[in-house]
Amino acid sequence: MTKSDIPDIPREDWMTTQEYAYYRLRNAVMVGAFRPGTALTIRGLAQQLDLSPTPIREAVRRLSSENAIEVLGNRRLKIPEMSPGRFEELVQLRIELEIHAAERAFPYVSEIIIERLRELDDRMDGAIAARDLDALTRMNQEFHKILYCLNPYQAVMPLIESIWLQLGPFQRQVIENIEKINVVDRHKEMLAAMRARDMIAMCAAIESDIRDGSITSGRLLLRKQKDAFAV
Amino acid sequence: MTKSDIPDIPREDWMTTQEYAYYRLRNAVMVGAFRPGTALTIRGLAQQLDLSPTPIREAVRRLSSENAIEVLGNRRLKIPEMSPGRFEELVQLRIELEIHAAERAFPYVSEIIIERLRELDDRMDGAIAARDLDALTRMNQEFHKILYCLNPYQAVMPLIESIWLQLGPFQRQVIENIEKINVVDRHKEMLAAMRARDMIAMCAAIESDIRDGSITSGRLLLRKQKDAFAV
DNA sequence: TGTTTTAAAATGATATCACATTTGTAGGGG
DNA sequence: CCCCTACAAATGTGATATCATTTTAAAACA
Repeated sequence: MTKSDIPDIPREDWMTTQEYAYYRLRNAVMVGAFRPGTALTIRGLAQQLDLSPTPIREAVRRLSSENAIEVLGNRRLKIPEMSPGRFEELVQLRIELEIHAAERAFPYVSEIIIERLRELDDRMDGAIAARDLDALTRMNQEFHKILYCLNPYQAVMPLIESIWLQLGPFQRQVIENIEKINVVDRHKEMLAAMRARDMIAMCAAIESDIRDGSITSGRLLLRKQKDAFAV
Repeated sequence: MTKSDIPDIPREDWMTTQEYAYYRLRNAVMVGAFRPGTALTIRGLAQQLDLSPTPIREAVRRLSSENAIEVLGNRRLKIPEMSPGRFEELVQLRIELEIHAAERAFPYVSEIIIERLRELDDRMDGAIAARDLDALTRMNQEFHKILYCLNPYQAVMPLIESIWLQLGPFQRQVIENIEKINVVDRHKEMLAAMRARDMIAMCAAIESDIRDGSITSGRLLLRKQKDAFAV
């Protein structure tokens, strides 16, 4: 077992205890603080977060409804395992949903937004240099989220975040096993396409972004794990 | 206020109280037992279901994470309102997600499955004759679900069900305002396409099924409500 | 009559406790 | 050495009580 600590997040004053627990656990899953297959207990989490079990229970239930945490038949909790079939399905869904979201957001893209995204992308370069994977993951997701949420009639973002949650624990392993991070190039492609008002190119860049970050390296890791298991 | 009673569902012995509350409330939302905009209270639901507030709270939290129930800033709960923009977005998502699911399920379609679906479709004819809208809604969803869940690597079904939950309260109003129900024809088209091993035709029938049941009548109702409000 | 103030009721949030189930472990038997 | 049983610890579940906040209603005032 490597790092098992749950990353802290700022607790805004409007948050109830349950919401704080929810967002903190959610962030932990997103950035891959829990390895796939990790067993969780309500009391254990309550102790780690220094809260009573009640709000933890509610937070965990929410995450289980978003398929971020699996509830087993004996009512124990665990982070779902990843399999090649599930991985392919999740990545394919990510692509379809994010392209859908991007198409619907495209008419709302403005110069101001492009500039905001460019600044965020610059900060991501800093996170890469510092090898701060948590911050990189968060900023990468924020980058996509800012774009998708431009569309005011929003129903797809929660679905995308559910997929992100399910990919998070595995994605972390993928990132840790990869030396070169090439997400940012695709982000710059996206920005260039936005400036050129070229929706097709923007969506193509998004698809490449997701594929590059997931498929190739993910498939490799799954194959490696399988081989290791076979030996 | 018309019917506000929460439809009963059988409580399986493996269910915890929280799960029973969750499935019962979820079913109520799905079949449109709550009108859009309905205010809910934890204690009120607890009283209606004859349970203590704790499991109700957990069930409600799960449903809020699935966007079936809205949590307002003052922590009160309500069934989300429907707007033309949100409606179009939800229906478009339904189409994309269900076509995705159907494509991935298609290789697993067998004669036995087709026969099972045909039987279910026959029972839906009975529900239409009896004008049992709750049963019709449930069976219609089960029809689609059986198909989509043929694919063992399943990640899309929870997303589809989240969309169903969000359309449920409004869809009920649509159905109530429609005299002729033509869902079943499309189901028979789907079955015919499956027998002919024609995936394209099957997906086309699904898209028509969703569009027929939603877009036309839904748009009409929203326009009617808007006009009524304007007057 | 309409608006503001104030008190009471209702509601949400959460800690705690009691109970049932499950897990882990030590001891005994094969 | 392996498997089964028994007991203890840990865990999930759900009811209840308490507190803070919000809503509702009434009363007071302009």
